[in-house]
Amino acid sequence: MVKRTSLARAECPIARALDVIGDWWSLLIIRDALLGRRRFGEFQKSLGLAKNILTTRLRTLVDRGILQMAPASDGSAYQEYVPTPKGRGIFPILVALRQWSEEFDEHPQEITTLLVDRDSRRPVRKLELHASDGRMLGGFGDTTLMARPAAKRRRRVSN
Amino acid sequence: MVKRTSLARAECPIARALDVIGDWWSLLIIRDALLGRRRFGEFQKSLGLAKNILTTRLRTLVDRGILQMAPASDGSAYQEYVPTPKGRGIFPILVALRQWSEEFDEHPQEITTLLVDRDSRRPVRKLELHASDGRMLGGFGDTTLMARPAAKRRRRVSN
DNA sequence: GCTCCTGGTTTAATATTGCAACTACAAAAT
DNA sequence: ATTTTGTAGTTGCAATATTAAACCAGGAGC
Repeated sequence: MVKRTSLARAECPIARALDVIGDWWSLLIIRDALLGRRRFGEFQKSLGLAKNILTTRLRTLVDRGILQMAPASDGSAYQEYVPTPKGRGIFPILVALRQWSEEFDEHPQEITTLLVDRDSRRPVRKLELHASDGRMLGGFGDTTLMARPAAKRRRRVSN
Repeated sequence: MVKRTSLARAECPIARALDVIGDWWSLLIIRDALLGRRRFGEFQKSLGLAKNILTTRLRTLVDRGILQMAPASDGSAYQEYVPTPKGRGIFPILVALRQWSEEFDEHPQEITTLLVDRDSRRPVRKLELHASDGRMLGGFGDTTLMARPAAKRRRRVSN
C-alpha cells in the first residue's frame, strides 16, 4: 500500500496533532462547530465541500473524540455534532492560525472578521507564551526542546 | 476542473492560514526549519518523505514567503532553506498544536520531547489569551467574532 | 399516496500523493 | 584523471483523495 504515512505514533506531539486535525476540512469543521454550527447541512452549506467528504470527516472527528453525536436538540429526530472538551481544546490552535494570518497575510484587508473579547467587545491580544516563572517568552529563540523525563513507574526501585 | 478548492481568498483568516500551511508536510518542514534544519537532505532524512514531495513543498513554502533560499553557509556551493520572519511567526501555531497533544492525546507517554524555556530549562506554561485590558480569557466561550471595521480609505468624506 | 427536506451513500472523472528509479552535478577518494 | 559518493532534485507510474452529481432512505407536510 502506498497509503499516506500515519503520524499517530510519532514522537513529536506536533506530528501527532497533525495526524488528527492536520487537514483542511477537519479544522474548518471544528472552527464551525466552535462557532455553534451543529448539523450536517449547516457544515455543508457553510464550507461548500462535497457531502461524502463531510461524511467521512465527521466520522473520523467523532472517532477521534473531537466531536460527539447528540441525539437531537431542536425537536427534529436528526442528530447533531457537538464538540467534546478535546474539541474545544482546539480553540487556541485556531486563534494562533488566525493571528498568524492577521499578522502576515499579504492581503489583510480581505479578512473580514475579528476575534473580540465577549465582554468588552474589543479585540483580543496576541497569544502569549510564558516561562514557568511567568517571564514572557518571545519567538522560538527563547525556547528549546528537551527530552521528556520518562514517566514514573510505580513499584520499581530504580530504572 | 475538479481542482482542490483554494482558500487563499477566504474571508476567514483561519481558512487563509490553512491554505498556506494546512498540510502535514509543510508544517513539519517548518517545525524542522525552526529547529535549525536547513538542507534538503536534512529535511528528507528527518521527515522520511518522498523527495519529490519535499521538492514541491519547499518550493511553495519559498513562494509563500515562509522559507527563503540562502546561497550557502557551510562552504559548499549548495543552498539552504531558512525561515523568514513570516516563517518564524508560525511558532505559536506549533506551540498550540504541541500543547493540544500534550493535553488530549490518548497516549501521552509516547511523546518524548518537551518545550522548555531556554534559560530556566523548565517547561513553558500554556499559551494564554488575554483581553485588551489584560483579563485572561479562558476557552472559546469568552470570545466572539465581530465584523471587522472596514479599512479606512484616504480622501473620502463618507462612505 | 405523493412530494420535499435532511442526511447521507455511490459512482465516475480528475487531481494529488507516494514510491522507486533515474539524472545532473559538485566533492571526495583513488 | 577517473571513479565513487553525496546532494538535490525530476520523471513515471500506481495508489489514494477530492470533487460533483446522481441516487436513496426516512420523516414531515399536504
